[in-house]
Amino acid sequence: MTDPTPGLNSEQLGAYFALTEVSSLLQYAVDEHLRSAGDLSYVQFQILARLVHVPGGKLRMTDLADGVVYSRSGLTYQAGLLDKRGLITRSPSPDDERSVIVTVTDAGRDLIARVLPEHAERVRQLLFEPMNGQDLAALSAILGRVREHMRATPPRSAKPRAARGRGN
Amino acid sequence: MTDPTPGLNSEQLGAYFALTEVSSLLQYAVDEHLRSAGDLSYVQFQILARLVHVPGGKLRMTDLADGVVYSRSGLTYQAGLLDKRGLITRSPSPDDERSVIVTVTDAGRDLIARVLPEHAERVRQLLFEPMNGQDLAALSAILGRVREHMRATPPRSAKPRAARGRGN
DNA sequence: CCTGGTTGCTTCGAGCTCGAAGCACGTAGG
DNA sequence: CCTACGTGCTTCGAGCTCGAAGCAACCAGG
Repeated sequence: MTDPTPGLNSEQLGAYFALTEVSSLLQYAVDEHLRSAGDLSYVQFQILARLVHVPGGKLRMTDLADGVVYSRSGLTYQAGLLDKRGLITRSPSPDDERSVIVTVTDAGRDLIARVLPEHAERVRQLLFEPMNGQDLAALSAILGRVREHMRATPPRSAKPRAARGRGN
Repeated sequence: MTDPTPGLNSEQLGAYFALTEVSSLLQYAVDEHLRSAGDLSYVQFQILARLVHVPGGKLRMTDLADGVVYSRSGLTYQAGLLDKRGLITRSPSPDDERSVIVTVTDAGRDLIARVLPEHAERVRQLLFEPMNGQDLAALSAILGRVREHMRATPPRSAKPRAARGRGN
């Protein structure tokens, strides 16, 4: 116990814990709202939001998984639930019979439109309230750089499969 | 679709997504390492690390739950696993028969001592590599403020129970 | 001393997550 | 054309998570 945390000084350690806690608390708060407002889990919201955000409202499963961090099997499960509720449809791609094209339905769009304002408001209140413009700029810059760095850094003991950047 | 995200401008939205993704990727990487190095989940690691960090190596379940974000039932479950593996012991508090005092065993200390260096190194590499001293200071300040703010902001539709800041 | 409310933890059921294995389609090399 | 391998998704089993409900101990007030 001479060196409390080799490799990280105490400021880094504090930032690491703060990051963990902040994102946890944020997710909890947001998840709770989505569930009560639209009976959606955070994952489901992410899927729908992403689809709504994209030009044709369509995306292949794989592309969807690249944006959301969840596993493929988890995505299949959640897509099944959304399909059952009529918020998305799934159909085989004409180009590639293996691929499944996911499309938001109007009901899906409506639901997102309905919950998004409050969702955004919550995030603003929890995350951005205690920040000024300078903070936001700094945070954006740092996180952006870290994100790039993480994407570029391959997992330690990774399977060479799946090159992260667009399958084909 | 005139206003893409009411309540959040695009810079805020970007920061929000970046935060989500960064902490997700970080947790994945760290979790994977802990599992392969010490057969520990991230939660288990957090529990042990917290105990090791604390003077007597003892903590009540509640105090433990205040630091780790997981639910009480989840904590009970994980504590059960750690107990079975001999990494912690659980005993009723002499002061309050309801409370359970969790104590790290030597085996638990050894395990943490064994995995901590690599854990820290990973975090450093992924999170702090692309930051300079100024970034770190800024990030710490911002996250610290946000964390306080979140702790102080009660969940929207919350039960008044559990005052968040140290039970008694 | 009861009696009602609070607190600390555990048990329980339902649901979600993941990786491994499986299946079907696509593609390259002979 | 046929074979072998790569890719996209789903199924499956095991394990983890959560909140609700349950139980025991503490803490008033009368």
